[in-house]
Amino acid sequence: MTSVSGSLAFQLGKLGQAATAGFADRLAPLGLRPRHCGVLELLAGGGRGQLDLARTLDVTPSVVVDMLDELEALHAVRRTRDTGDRRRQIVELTPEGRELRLEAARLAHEVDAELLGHLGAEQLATLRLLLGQAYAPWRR
Amino acid sequence: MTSVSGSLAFQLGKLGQAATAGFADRLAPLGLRPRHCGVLELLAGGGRGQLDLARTLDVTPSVVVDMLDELEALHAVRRTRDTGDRRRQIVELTPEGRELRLEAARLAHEVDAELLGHLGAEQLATLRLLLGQAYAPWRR
DNA sequence: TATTGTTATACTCTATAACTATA
DNA sequence: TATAGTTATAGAGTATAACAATA
Repeated sequence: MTSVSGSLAFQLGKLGQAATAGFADRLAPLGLRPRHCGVLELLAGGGRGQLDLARTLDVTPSVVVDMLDELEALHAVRRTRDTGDRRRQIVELTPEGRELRLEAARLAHEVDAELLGHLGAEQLATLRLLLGQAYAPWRR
Repeated sequence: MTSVSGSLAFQLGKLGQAATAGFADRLAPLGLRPRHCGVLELLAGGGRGQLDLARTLDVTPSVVVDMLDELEALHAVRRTRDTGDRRRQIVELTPEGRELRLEAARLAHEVDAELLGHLGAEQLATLRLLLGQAYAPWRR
């Protein structure tokens, strides 16, 4: 194959973009964007400080501030000052936040169905396996 | 699966982003970005007008102007006024442009190797097949 | 002095709209 | 009037750097 568009990297890029766009469209009515979902998932595992979130998500701290401002406006998270170290804010999911996270997961699987629904169960299983293997080195 | 990160849409989004980023890193020394590659590939099929390019690539005309300015600075394309309709510019690949396109294709396949090289030939063939099927509805 | 979180600012990428020159 | 291309401008989204509070 001597063309860029014939490469898997290019095709994965395109498909990934389509997947993200489809997901973003469905999230929009909830007031969420895809990037918020990483925060919701992390916080489902328990409260965290903001810098901890920034490092784990590999985004700059100011982006975390921005995302949390938005999630707080949706009453999805709560910031509470750490009494032990008053510089830290402990960020936690509210019941509404847990609900939003589940709804987002439902929408993500709707996109799966739209994007890949025509594939057979066997093919889907193969894709999931291959993606898991390919994705692993980038997961950090 | 009740998590966003468990969806194929989310994983495809992440992997696609990684693929595009890896490709962009390799293109950078050439003065190219991934978006330029679509132009180079289209023009490899023959000269076109700019609005035609914009419609086919599904980007706004001003973006085409910008990309062509950059490609022209690299001596990869040439704009020639259409003598029949003096409003139109016919955009064509130069020999340098053809060379750049081949080099970009080589780099794209380097990313394939880095991203997916640990997969077996059989698995790669399966992924290519599945991607082709999944990608088709979005190809327009 | 170092760290947590915040704000102000700049940069990249893309889209919209106004403009020119031709038709 | 409509079309091809251009320019100017504005909007997302993200990153950098300076800052206030606390350690």
